Amino acid sequence: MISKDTAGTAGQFSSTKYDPAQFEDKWYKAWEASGIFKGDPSSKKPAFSIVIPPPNVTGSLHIGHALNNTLQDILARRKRMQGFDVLWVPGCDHAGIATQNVVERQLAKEKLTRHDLGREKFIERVWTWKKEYGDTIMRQLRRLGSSLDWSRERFTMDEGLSEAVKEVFIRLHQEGLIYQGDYIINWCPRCRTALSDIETEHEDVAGHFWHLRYPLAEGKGELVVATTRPETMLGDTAVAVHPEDERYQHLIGKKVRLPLMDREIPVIADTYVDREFGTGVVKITPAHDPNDFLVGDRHNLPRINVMNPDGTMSAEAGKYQGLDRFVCRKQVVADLEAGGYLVKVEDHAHAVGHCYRCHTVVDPYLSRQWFVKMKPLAATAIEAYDQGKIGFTPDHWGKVFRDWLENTRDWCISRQLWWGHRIPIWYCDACGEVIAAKEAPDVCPKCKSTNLRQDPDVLDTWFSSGLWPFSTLGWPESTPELKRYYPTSVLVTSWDIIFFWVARMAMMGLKFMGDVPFHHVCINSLVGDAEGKKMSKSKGNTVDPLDIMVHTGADGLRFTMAAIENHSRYVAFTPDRLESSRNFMNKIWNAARFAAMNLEGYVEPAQAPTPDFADRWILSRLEAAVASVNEALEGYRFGEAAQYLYDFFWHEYCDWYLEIIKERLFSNDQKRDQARYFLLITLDESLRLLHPFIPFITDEIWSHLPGERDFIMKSPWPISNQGRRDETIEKEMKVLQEIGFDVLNIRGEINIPIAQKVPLVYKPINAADVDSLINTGIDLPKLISANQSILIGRTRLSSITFDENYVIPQLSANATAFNYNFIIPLEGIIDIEKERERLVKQITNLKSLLDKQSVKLSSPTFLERAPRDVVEAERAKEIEYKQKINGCTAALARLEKK
RNA sequence: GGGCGGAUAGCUCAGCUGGUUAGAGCGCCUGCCUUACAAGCAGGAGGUCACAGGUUCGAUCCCUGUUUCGCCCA
Repeated sequence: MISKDTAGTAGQFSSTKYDPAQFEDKWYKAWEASGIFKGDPSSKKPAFSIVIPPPNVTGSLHIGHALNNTLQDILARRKRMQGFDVLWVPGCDHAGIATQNVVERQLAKEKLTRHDLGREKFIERVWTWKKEYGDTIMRQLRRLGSSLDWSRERFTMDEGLSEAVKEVFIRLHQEGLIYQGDYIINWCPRCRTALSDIETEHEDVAGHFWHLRYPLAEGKGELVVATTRPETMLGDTAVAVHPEDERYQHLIGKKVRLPLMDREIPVIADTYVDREFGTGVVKITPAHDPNDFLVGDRHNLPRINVMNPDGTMSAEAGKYQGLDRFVCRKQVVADLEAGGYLVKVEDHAHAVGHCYRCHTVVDPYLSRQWFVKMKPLAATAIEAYDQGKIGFTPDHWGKVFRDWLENTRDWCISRQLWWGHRIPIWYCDACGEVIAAKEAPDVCPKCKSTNLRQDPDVLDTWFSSGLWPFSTLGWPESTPELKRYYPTSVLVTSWDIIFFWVARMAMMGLKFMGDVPFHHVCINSLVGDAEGKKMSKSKGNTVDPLDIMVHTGADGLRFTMAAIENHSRYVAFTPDRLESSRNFMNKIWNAARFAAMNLEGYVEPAQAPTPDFADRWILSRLEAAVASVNEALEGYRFGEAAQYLYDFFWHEYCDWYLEIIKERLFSNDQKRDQARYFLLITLDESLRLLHPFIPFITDEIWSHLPGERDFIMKSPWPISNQGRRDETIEKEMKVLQEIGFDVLNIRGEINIPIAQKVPLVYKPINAADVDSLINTGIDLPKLISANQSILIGRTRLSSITFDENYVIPQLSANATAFNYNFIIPLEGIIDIEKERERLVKQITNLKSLLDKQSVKLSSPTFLERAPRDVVEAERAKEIEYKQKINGCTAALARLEKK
C-alpha cells in the first residue's frame, strides 16, 4: 500500500492539468508488489478466471493488443471489486513460423543461415530473442495497467506446457486420432514447411488458363485440357473425363502422349470431372493437387512429385530440374507453344493460396505429415456449443465457430521447422517401428535396436495454444489451480483466430478436461486505421501503444479502447478519440482537484446530513449510471458502458452538480458540510465505477480523498439498487434544466457575456393558452423558488422573480415553457436585431415540429388504435409547440412595436 | 457458388426489446481567461437515417428485394 494523505489534500492536485507521467508507474509497481493481482486457489470467494490470448513473441504489442487487454482488465478489475477471486493468466506464444522467420532475418543480416548455426545453436538464438521480446511484451502489458497474475506467467515452450503437449500428442496418437500419412498439404516453399488449411490464405489473383493439347498415343486425335499451373503438367499421370460424357466415352482407357515429357498416360473416367467446365477434360497431377490426389488414389495412378521443397523443380521434371517453379512455368509454356501444344491462353482470375506468415504463394504438395483426425473432436465441440455450454458475444460468431467445426478437414500438425515442440516420435531404423514417447527411448521396444532417431519436425504452434486454458493451470498435473479456475469464465479475443485458436481450445479442452475451456467467448473488434483498414507493418499504418501512452496516458488509451469497442469487425482508430479521452481524463482530474480544494480539512460527520434537492438528484442520476454501466458490462458492451460513464461524469456530475453545489461549498455554514458530504460520497462512487476502465487516475485521486483508503480496487463495486432512483426529483430537475437551457439559449444567441448577470422574471401565460395536458403537475413557482441557486449557478442570473402581474417590457427576451413566460428584461443590454433573429429561428423550428404533430394527430386510425398514453403525449407536444410559438410570436410583436 | 457484417451529421461512430425535437466525439461558426478545468465554458449550424416495396395507427429500428462496400469459406 502506498502512503497517502488522508485529509486536506488539495496540494496533491497542484497541477491544473492531467499529467499521467506523474503517477502511472508508481501505481502499477504498488499494485504488483501488494499481490492484489494474484489468484488464490484457497480463497473462499467465488472464482473468476481468464487466460490471456498469448501474444506472439515475434515483436511488441500493437494497438489491437491494447484493446484486447483493456477489455480483459476491465472485466478482471470489476470482478475483483465485486468480491471474486480473480485469476488472469499472462503469457506469450512461441509462434513457430513467425518467430523462426524473424530470427532467420536477424541472422541474414549477419550473412548467416540457420543451417550455418545448426539446430541446437539456432534454437539457443531464438531463446535469446524470446527473452528480449517476451520481456518487452510483458513490460508493455504492465504499462497498460493489466492486472495479470505475474506469478503464473507462462510460455507455450515452458517445461510444463511442453509436457502437456507431449501428453496430448501421445494420447491422441494412441487413440488413433493422430496419424501419419502421405497427402497433399499446403507447402510454403519459402518457409519450407507444411501449413494447415487455415494457415493458407486464399486470394484472387489475375492468372491465366492455359489450354493444352495432349495428342492421343495411337491414331489421330487429341484432348485439350486447361490448367492454371502449366508447370504441373510435368507430373501428370492421367487425363480424366466424366464417365457419362458422350464426347469422350470412346477414349476412356486409351492413352495420350504427355507433351514435353514424352510419357504415355491413360485417359480415365471419374465423376469428379465437371462436364460443363472448360473442355470437360482434366489433367490429373496426383502429387500437386488435392482433388487430383483423390482421383489418383481411386485409379491407382502413380504420384510424380516434380517439385523440391524449396520451390525449384525436381529431377522428376526432367530437363526443367533446378528451375524455380515460376521460371519453369514460363519455360514450359514457351516450349509447349513451340511444340504446337498450346491451344490458347485465357485470362482467368482464381484463388491462389498464400502463406499467412510470409505471403509466398503456397503450392499443394505431396508429402508425409502428421495429422489430427478432426471429426470426432469437432463433434464434441459442436455438441457443447449446441447445448449452450459456450456462448458468444456477439452471438453470430457462434455460428461461424460451429460452421467451421462442421466442415473442417483433418489438421496437418507437423511443421518442418526447428522452433517449436519437437514431435515425440522416434523411428527405429532397424525394424521400422514408430515409437511415441515422452522421453527418448534407449532401445527399440520391438527389435531392441539402438538405431533410433527422432522425427525432425515440430508441431503446429496452435497445437500447443489449443491447450492454453489448462496447460497454463498445470495440466497434466492435477493442481488446485485447475480445479478452481477451469473452465475459465470468459475468453476475450478477436474473430480472426476463432478457427485457429478458439475452436482448437474447445476441442482440446473437451477431450482432455472433459469440459469446455471457457463458458463465454467475447469477440472484440480488430483495430483498423482511420480508413478502417487492417493495420500492418507493411502498410505503415500501425500505431505504437507506447507512443500513445506518453501523450495520452495509459488511462486515456484504455478509455479510448473501451469507447470504440462496438462489436463490429473493425473499429477505426482515430486520433480524435484519443484527444477526447485525454480531455476526459483532464476533466476528471480537475473535478477531483475542485473536490479536494473544497474538502480541505474534511472530517466525516457522525451522522450523514440530509441531502438537498441537488444531492438527491445526483444520487439518483448516479444510480442510473451504475445500473446502465452494469447492464452494459454484463453484455460485454464496453463502448456503451464508456459512453454512460462519460455522459454521466461530464454532463451531469460536472456540468450540473458541481456547478450547483458551489453556492453551498462557498458558504460557511451547515450547508457547506452538507454539500461536502455528498460531494465526497458521489465522487467516491463515481471513481469506483470508473476504476476498471481507468485504473491509474482513479487510484491516484482516490488516494488523496479524505479517509483511510486502501487501493480503490479493494473497495466494493457499485451495486445498482433501483430504490435509489428518485423519479420525482429527476422530473423536477428536468424542468429546471429545460428552463436553464432556455436562458442559456437566449444568452448565447444574443451574446450576453456570461460575466454579465441578468435578472429573470416569469409569469403565467395567457389563460387561453394554458393547457392541462402540459401541466407537469409541478408547482413551478414553488420548485423554482426552492431551487433558485440551481438556475442562478448554471445560467449566471442575478435574480429570479415570479410576478403574475409583470408587465413585460418592450425590450426583453422571452422563452415560453410549462405554461409560463420567462423574460429577461434587456433594457440597455439587448441587441434587438439578434433577439428578433432568434425568435424567428425558434418559430421556424417550432412550426416544422408542429406540422409533423398535426399530420400525426390528424390520422383517425392513429387516434383510434395507438395506445392512449401515446396519443396524449403527442397531443401534449402539439400544444407545447403551439404555446411556444404563441410566446415567441408575441415577443416578436413586442419588439417590432419599436 | 455458400455464408456473414456494414451503409445514420463534413469525418469516425452510438442509437439494446418499433412512438425521443435521431445523439456523441472530432471538425465548423459565434461569444467567453465565469476563483476545478482554454485539454475549458456557453450557444449555434449541419441528417428526405443507401434505395424500393411490405407489415403496422406509427419504421433509423421488423420483413422482402435492390444497389453498394468489406470480410469469411469453397
